[in-house]
Amino acid sequence: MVERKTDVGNRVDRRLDLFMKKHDLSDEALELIAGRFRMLSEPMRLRILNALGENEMSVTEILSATGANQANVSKHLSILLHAGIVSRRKEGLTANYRVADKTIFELCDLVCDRLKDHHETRQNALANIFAPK
Amino acid sequence: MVERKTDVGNRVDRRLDLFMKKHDLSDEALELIAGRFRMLSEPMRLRILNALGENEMSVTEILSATGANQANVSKHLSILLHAGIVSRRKEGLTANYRVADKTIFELCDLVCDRLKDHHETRQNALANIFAPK
DNA sequence: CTATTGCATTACTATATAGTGATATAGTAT
DNA sequence: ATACTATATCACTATATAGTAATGCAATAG
Repeated sequence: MVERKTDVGNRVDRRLDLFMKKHDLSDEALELIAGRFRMLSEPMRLRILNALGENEMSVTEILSATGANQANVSKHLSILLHAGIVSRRKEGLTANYRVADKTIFELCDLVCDRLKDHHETRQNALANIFAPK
Repeated sequence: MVERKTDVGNRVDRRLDLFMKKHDLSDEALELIAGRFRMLSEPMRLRILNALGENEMSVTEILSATGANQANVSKHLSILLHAGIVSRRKEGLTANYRVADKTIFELCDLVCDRLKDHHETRQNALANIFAPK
């Protein structure tokens, strides 16, 4: 096997082995996994989660942090709540949300790293075009 | 700060700190990240990626591995290709694909673990309902 | 009681895209 | 040249869902 330069590379290799061995994915499993990714496939939801971070916030606070429409934020929060990604704590009139599943930050981070790689690669390719020496 | 039981917990905490500090996410960045998750939000694409695994496969092989429609598979492969998730190597008439970005397996694995947790929790809750002692 | 506030829900429009049959194209064989 | 094969693309339908204004509803205030 080829030597890996990075920790992350080795970790991916290990996970990959496990993934290929353990899961022979049923349609239902695929739906569940895809659904989870779909939760994170809306910029508005990511914006809300990013606004929340480690803190608990009321809907009103989230509204001003995101600058978005109330009905829309409420709907997205409801979606995130049912998916178990955030939790809700009612206190009088206000509803307070916080991120319940912090693995989503790890997911986002992995994606960010990968995007940065991709972007750098493209930038280098373009640099070579315009300054081919 | 509360003591974490698991490695993954600590890693998430670290990543979380970095995430909150480093990124103050622009609209464009959010779109990019969301787009990446969207790639993985279709069961059919996950099925193709799972079929590919570590191997290179021709479209025909992918067709029989997934049992799906040719036009559909071709379209999904094109989407995955443009996203940089798979690579393509043409050889005569056949087009051979392989997974180029193996971090997607790490993403899937994280999601799978989380889903399992969630499912077990729910199962336990139901068990308590029907056998409350 | 009525008014107000904070949030959730409804009803609707607009958009995006998965799936599919038909067709196009490119490589290979004869 | 024609025929065949492997893949890609086109044109279309059907479905899902994001955004939004209007409305509902529950908790507090006066």
